[in-house]
Amino acid sequence: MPELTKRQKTLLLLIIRDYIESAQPVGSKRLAEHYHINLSSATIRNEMGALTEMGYLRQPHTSAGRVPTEEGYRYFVSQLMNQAELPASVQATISHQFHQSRPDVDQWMTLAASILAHQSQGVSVVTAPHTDKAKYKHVELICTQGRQVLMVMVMVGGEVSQQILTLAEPVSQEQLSQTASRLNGLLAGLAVDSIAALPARSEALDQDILTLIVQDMRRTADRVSGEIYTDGLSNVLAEPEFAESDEARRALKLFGERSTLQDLIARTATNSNVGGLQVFIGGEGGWEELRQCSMVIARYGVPGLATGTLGVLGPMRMSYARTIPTVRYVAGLLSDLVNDTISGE
Amino acid sequence: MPELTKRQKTLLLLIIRDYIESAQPVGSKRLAEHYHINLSSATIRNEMGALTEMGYLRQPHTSAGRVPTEEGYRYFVSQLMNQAELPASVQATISHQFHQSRPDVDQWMTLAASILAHQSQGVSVVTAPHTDKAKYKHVELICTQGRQVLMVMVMVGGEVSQQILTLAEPVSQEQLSQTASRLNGLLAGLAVDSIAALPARSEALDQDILTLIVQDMRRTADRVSGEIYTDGLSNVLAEPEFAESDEARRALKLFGERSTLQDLIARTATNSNVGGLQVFIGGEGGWEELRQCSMVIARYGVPGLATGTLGVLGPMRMSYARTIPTVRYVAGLLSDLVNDTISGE
DNA sequence: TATAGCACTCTCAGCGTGAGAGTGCTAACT
DNA sequence: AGTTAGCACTCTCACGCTGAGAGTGCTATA
Repeated sequence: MPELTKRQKTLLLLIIRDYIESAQPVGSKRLAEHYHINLSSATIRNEMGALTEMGYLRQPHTSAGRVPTEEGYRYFVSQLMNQAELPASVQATISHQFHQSRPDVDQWMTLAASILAHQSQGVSVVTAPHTDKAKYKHVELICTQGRQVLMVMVMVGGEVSQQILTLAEPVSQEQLSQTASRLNGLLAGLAVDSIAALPARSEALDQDILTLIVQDMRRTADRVSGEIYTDGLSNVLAEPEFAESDEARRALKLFGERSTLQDLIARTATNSNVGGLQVFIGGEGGWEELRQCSMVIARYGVPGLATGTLGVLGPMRMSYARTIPTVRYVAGLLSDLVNDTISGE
Repeated sequence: MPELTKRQKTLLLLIIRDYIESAQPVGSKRLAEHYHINLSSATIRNEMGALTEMGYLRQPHTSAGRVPTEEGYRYFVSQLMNQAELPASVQATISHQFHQSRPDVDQWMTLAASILAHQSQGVSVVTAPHTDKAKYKHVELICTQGRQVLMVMVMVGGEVSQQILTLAEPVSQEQLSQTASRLNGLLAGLAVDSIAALPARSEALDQDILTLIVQDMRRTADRVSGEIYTDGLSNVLAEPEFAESDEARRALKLFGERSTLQDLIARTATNSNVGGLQVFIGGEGGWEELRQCSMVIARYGVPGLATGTLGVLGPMRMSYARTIPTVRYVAGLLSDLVNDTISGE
C-alpha cells in the first residue's frame, strides 16, 4: 500500500466523485477543465498514471479515461467515514417524518426503508429490531376458526410475534384464555430460551394443547427476526450498469428475492456492532453475483436488548457520500426510537 | 367484427401461439414449414393479408412477419376460455403443495403467489380473503410497551386484523383484559359497520380507552383488505420486451410498488364475480403505463362471506394458455380452502 | 380456388472510415 | 526537480454504405 501525496489524494477523490456522478470514465482534460485545479492536463495525466500503477484506478481500454477500482472506492469511502454528516435540513426532515408517524414498529421500518431508498437511490433493506435473549412477557391465545388458534407473544421491550397453530381438536375461547393466563403465570419474565425446558414440570396443565404451544413458542420467537422491509428496487433499474448485461440482471434478480436479502443481512450483520457502519465494496465477503455492487450496512438498537440491521444495496458506483451519512443517521434515529420505546416513553 | 373462416381461425391461433413462444414476428414461410398445414406459403400470405385487414394482425414494418394486435389476442383468449384445463399432473402437484402447507392464510397466500408466478412466468398478485360485511367475533387487547396497545380483532370466519394503538396514558394488562372482555360482551356477532354507532350507548365504560379503540376498530377492519402478496417480479425482467425501451421500464417500476397493485386489483375486482375469470389485454380499463401488458384476474372465496382476488400481470405476449388455467385452478383451490375453513373443517 | 413465380420493400449485420478522446512520452520551460 | 506543451499513437464510436435475407403483394397459371 504505497503512500499517496496530498495532490494524488485530492485528484483521486475528485475522479471518483466525478465518475459516480457521470458514470463515465473520466479523462485528464475533463478533470482540468471542470474543476479549477491549477494543473495542466499533462500533470494530471502523470498523476493518474501513478494512481493506476498503485491500483486505485484502471482504464477500460487504452484510450478511455480512468475508472475507480474496488481499491479506489475503498479509499474514497475511508475518507468519507470520518467526516460526512447529513445536512441539518435533511436530518430535520427525516426526524420529522419519524416523529410524525404512528409509533408502530411496522410503520418505522417501512418509513426507514423508504427514506433510505429515496436518499441513496439504491435498494434499502431493514430488519425489525429483535433480541436473541428476549424475555417473555405475555401470551394471548385467540381462537380464530375451528381448530385454528392465533398465538400472540409479547416480549419485554414490546417486540411482538405471532403464529397460527392448529390443534388436534376444537377448543373454546374460554379454555384458551384459561390456558393463556396459566402460561402467563408460569412464564412471566423467563428468557425465551428456557421455555423449551418447561414441559417436564407441568403435568398439571392439559398436555395436549400445552405441548403444542410450547413447542411453537420457541419457533415463533425465532421467526421474528425474519421480517425484512425493503424498498427502492426500481431505483436500481434506472442505473445504466443495470440496463444491459446479463451479469447485472442476475444481480437484480437476487434483490427481488426475500431469502437472498435475509441471508445477506445475516451474513454481514453478525460481526458488526451497533453504531458501527460497514461498507462492502464489490460484493466482498462472498456473494459472487454482487461483484458489481456495494452495500452500506449498519446495526441499530440497544445492544443486548433489541437490535436490527439496516442497509443499502446499490451499484458499486453508488453515491456513498449521500448513502453513508443517511444510513448512519437513520440508524441513530432508530436506535433512539427503540431506546425510548423500551424505557417506556 | 367480420366472420372468420375455419382456416383463418386455425391460422390465427397458430400465428399467435408461435409469436408467444418466439417473441418474433411470424412470416408465411416459417408458418408453412414448421407446422404441417397443407398449404403453400402463398396461400397463407393471402389469409394473413385478410386477417391483417380485419384487424387481428399487424406488421411492424413492410417486410416483417405478422404480430398479433390486441384484437388478435382477445380472440385467442376467447378460444382458450372455453377449453383449457390444467394437466392433471400439474393440478395434483399444486393441490399437494397446498395441503402440505400449514393451514394459515399467510402461508396460502404466499404459496399461491409463488405458484402463479412460477407457472405463468409473470408477476403474480394475490389478496387475502376479506369481507365487507365482516361480523365481529372477538377482540383482544395486549399491552406491549408503555402506552402502546396491540389490538387483535377476529372476525367470524377466521379473518384476523390488528393494529397498534397509542393511549393517552399507560394502562395495565389487567385493565386492558377487562376492557376487552366487556367489549366482547357488547359486540359479539355485530357487523363491523355497526360498531361505529356504538359509543353513544356506552357511558358505563372508561371513555378514554374505549373511544380510541372503537374509533380504530373501524379503521382496522378496513385495512385488512390491504394485504397484498406478490411474487415473480424477476420473471418479467427476463422478457425481451422489458430488456430495453423506457416505456417498458416504467411499467416494470409500477409493478414494484404496492400501491399500484392495490389500486389495480381494486379497480378490476369490483365488477367481477367469484368463479369468473377476466382477462385484460393491453391495459384496457385505464392504466396508461400498462399498454404493453395483460392481466388475468379472478376472484375466489365464498361470496358474501370472504372473497379475495388473485391474478397475473405479464407482457401482452404472455402465455395465456398456461396462465389462464392456472389462475382458474388456483382460484378454485383457494375457494375450497376458504370454504373448508369457514365451515370449521 | 390454390399455387408458383417474380419484382419490390425493408431490416439488419457487417464493414470501412474518420472524428474525437485519451494516453504516454519527450523535450522545453520555470 | 517539478511542470507543461506538443506530438504521435491507440482505441472507440457514430455514421454511412452495402448486400443478404426475409417477407410481402400481385399476377399469371394449373
